[in-house]
Amino acid sequence: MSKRKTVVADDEATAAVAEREARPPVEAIRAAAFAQFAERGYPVVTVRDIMKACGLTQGALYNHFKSKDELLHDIIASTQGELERLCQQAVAGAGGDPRAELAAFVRVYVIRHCRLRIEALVANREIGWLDTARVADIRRSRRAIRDIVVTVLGHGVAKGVFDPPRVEGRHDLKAIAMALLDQCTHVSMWYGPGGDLTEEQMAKLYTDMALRMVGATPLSA
Amino acid sequence: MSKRKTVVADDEATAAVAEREARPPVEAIRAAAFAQFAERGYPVVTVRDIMKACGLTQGALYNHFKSKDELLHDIIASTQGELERLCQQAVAGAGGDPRAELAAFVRVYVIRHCRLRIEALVANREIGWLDTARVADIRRSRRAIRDIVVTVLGHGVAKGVFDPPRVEGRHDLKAIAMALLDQCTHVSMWYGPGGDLTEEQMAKLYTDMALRMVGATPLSA
DNA sequence: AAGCCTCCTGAACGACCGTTCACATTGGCC
DNA sequence: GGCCAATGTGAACGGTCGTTCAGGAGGCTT
Repeated sequence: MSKRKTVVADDEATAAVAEREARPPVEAIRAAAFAQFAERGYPVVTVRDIMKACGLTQGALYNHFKSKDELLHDIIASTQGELERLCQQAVAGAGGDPRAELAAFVRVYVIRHCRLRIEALVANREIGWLDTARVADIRRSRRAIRDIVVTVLGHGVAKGVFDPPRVEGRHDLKAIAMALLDQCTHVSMWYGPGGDLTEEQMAKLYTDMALRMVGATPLSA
Repeated sequence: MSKRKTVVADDEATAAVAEREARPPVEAIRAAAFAQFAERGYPVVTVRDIMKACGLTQGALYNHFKSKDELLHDIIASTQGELERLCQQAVAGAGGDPRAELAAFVRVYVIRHCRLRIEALVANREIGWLDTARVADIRRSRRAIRDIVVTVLGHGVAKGVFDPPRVEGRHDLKAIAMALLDQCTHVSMWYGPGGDLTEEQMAKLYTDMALRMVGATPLSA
């Protein structure tokens, strides 16, 4: 994110022109917008920047999207929906054992946030620029994911396989779920494939930490 | 964060005029800018907005700050510096016991991020708008805080009181420190004093989770 | 009273914004 | 060849932006 006027040098622009012919323009626009939002942030990326990056002029955007706002929502909503689906799937496939459910959830969530870290970063950072109706849609999806975690935790507590920390003698599963999600979400802010750990190792590490946090015996035990 | 033109209604503006006389204008500007950056985000808050909120006109800003950019840096750097100082102090005052050091660190860090959550939110969200030199300054401070945690963890492992998760048989203390800091930092994104937990309860909960994550026996044991 | 310094005003500058629109250009279909 | 719908062009619109600057107002020192 920077104030640099334009990220698109001329040679990159001609490369983009070539790409325009390889896929429908609406896809090229989405891709270019995503790349620029990720690098410099929604409010400072102009419609002209986006369209130049795919070899078109500013007016052409409005043949494919109603507004710059709709374009952003389109980008965020698609990855958010996919994430929610993956999370549900991970828990459902764990066969009802809370430890396996939590492990599967964390594994899927962390790997996705390592692999698609730019997408996650944009979704988390730029959501505030959406208009009220669109932002509510995304927040609903996030709450749904949090509730999946809360359910798994409650399940584990009821079965006696989790023993998470208590406050004043009582559990606050919502706070614990938030802490868990926060640490998993924000790997997208610092993880890089050139670092010390692979995605698999990250998933393993975070799964271990999650199980410890909720007082479960480790998977390997 | 929204696109609303102006947050400052007329009655708020007159209230701001009264406040201008209560403290030096440079303080009023800082406060007004902070409030607006927090609510709506740096790039969409205009110099005119900020100055109107303290009953002045746009030109007056430049008697106190060189630019809008310098104003933002001034705001972020002051809270970041204070945070770094508090973290060092917390660890230093724990008497060399790694468990006490980690507990003191998390306690101070979480309570601060609950109490000054708006400050933390601005510092984390708007840092990217600073120019290169200024952003490097802030990032150095963050690395310093991370390194405090890494040192505490290393200390605890060496003494045998911590047994954090391993990856391929080896510890990655940097990744664990990041996970720990991520979950503590982002309480500022969702904690509210009207919620279920007090600041003290949050500190207790997060301390418990941190000790569990690194494989230490709980403080109460 | 005169000079000076600090602070503020408000018009002005040059630039850029998202969006619209009248007008090409293209390519498939009769 | 003629028509149409889809798509792109680039000028134009009304607005806002950060910043500058000539000038005024008020108070302190001499």
